Order: sequence, then structure tokens, then C-alpha cells
Amino acid sequence: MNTRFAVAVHILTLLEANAGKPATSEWIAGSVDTNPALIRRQLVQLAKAGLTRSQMGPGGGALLARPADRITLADVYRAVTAEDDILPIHPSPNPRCPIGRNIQTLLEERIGAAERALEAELGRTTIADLTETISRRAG
Amino acid sequence: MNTRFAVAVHILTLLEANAGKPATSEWIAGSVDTNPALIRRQLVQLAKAGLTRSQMGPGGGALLARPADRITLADVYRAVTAEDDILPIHPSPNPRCPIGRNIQTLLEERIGAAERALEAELGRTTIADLTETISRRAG
DNA sequence: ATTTGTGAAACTACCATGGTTACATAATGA
DNA sequence: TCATTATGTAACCATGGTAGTTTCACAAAT
Repeated sequence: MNTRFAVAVHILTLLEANAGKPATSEWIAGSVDTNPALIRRQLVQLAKAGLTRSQMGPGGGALLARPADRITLADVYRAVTAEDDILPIHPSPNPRCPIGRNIQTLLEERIGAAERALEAELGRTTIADLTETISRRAG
Repeated sequence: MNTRFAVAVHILTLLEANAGKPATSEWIAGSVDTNPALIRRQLVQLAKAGLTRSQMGPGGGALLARPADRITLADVYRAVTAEDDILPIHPSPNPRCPIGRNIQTLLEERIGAAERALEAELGRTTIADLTETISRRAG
């Protein structure tokens, strides 16, 4: 999770700011300053997570799948983060050592709790919050 | 932050279990099942963070720099995580777009808060907690 | 039917990481 | 003083993930 999260949030914020009009990957790529195909790949991921939907053909593009005040940063985080992306994979500790044998599951418990705390905090902010703050600061 | 965090915690837990006797990188590598040089690289990082110290020469090795009940997983996390390792770097958004211009700093605020929540949760567990739990489960 | 735009595959380039070897340096003890 | 032990560190390779790019098939609208 590095640039993909930032780009995903950027995309969703753009869609919200676009007020229901389908946004093409090329237009989005213009604001993010990257490649349309890259944006489409991200959009597919976001669509699978139920955050966006896309329409093909002329006048088509991407739309938010639900109101922006019901999409939190935690939703985006989960959409973008591959399973065990944060859960550290320990390279097979020695099973003959009692610590090596037990440390991994124990760590997973604690990291799981920490990640839940992370997501809870991210869940406090919605895409609507972001657009509102930006328009207020820019205004 | 992937395997390095897990390995670092593993190392510190070993040092605590070793009860004040210096542990060589070779011995540690045996339990972690990896290379001594790799362990030494990690130990240097942990020493810079003030969590361990090392003694050269015969009978030397690594020791905890302070009691295990005063080393939290948050300390390890900070020692292992390079600056801006989690902070997503957005690939230069288009400054002509009001959203592209503002999204980055706004996101950094929110992610900063989320990371503080993560560290707060990690801060609730100490290395001493881990060794205690392991010995209880293994016992 | 033409145009517009997504979906998806194939490919390259790049960087971080793990892993490994080798060697200089420091500390200990005989 | 000298051999031994162990860290510190540099150099190097292999691998995997990611961004970036090109290309094309397919779907929808006029």
C-alpha cells in the first residue's frame, strides 16, 4: 500500500466532484497525471470492491457506486490492500525453537488488532468529507 | 514493513528469553532460520533505535538495551519503518486541478492520524508480554 | 456503421528486499 | 603479543512487485 491508496482516494474524490457525470479514465488520468490504462486498472479494483461502477461506450466512464458520504477511507484501504499485504510474513522460523514456533501466530494477533485500529481511524473520514474540506480550503 | 518487523520482534524476544547473556548473530539466525549477516544488519538498526546494544569479540553478541517490559511493539515498528514507508507518496498530481493540488496534504493528515492509532495499539504490547505469553502457551 | 470508451493482456523498466559472500575491525584470553 | 571470536559493513546477485506503456477486443451510443 503506497501510491495506490493515494491514487484511489484521488479518483474517488474526483468522481464525487464530478457530480454524477461519468468520468473517463483519460480525464481522470489528466488530474492524477498518469496513464489512462493505469487508472482503468485501479477502477476495476474499486468496482470489484463495490465502490465504483463503469459504463462503456460514448458518454461512458466511471461513477461512484454509492453516495460519497457512505464511502470511507477504510473502504478504500481494504479495496486497495491485498490480503497479507501488511500482515508480515515471517520466513519460516525454526520449528525446533519454542520462540520460533510460537512467535508468528502471536504476532498476527497483535498486528491484527493494530490494523483494526488503523481501519477504525480511517473509517472516520468519508470521501464527502474530503471534497467538502477541499472546497472550503480552496474557496 | 513486511518481514523486517516480524524478524525484529523475533530477535528481541530471543534476546529477552536469553536472560542477559549476549546472543551471537549466528545463534539468532538459527532460530529465525536465515543468514547471520542479515541478522546483524537488523541488529544495527535496532541498536540505532536504542533497543539493543552489541559487544564485539569472544563472548560477545547482542543484548537488550533496556528491560523487555519497556520495549513495545510500537518502538520496534518505528525502528524498522523507514520514514514515509507508509505515508503514500502521490506521483505528482496535476497542480492545475484543485483536487490534485490539495488532495495530498489532506491525505497525509488523515493517514498520519491513522498511523498514530496503529502505533497506539502496538504500544499496548511489550516484548515482555510476548515472552510471557509464549512460555505460558508452551508450558 | 462509426465513434467512444472500458476491459484486459503483454511487455518493459525500475526499485526494494532478501539472501550471500567477503573482509576489516574490535575485544578477549592464553 | 597473537590467535580466536564475533560484530560492522560493503559489494553483489536474484527476485518480486509496481508503475508505466502499448495494443487490441468488446460494448454501447448516435
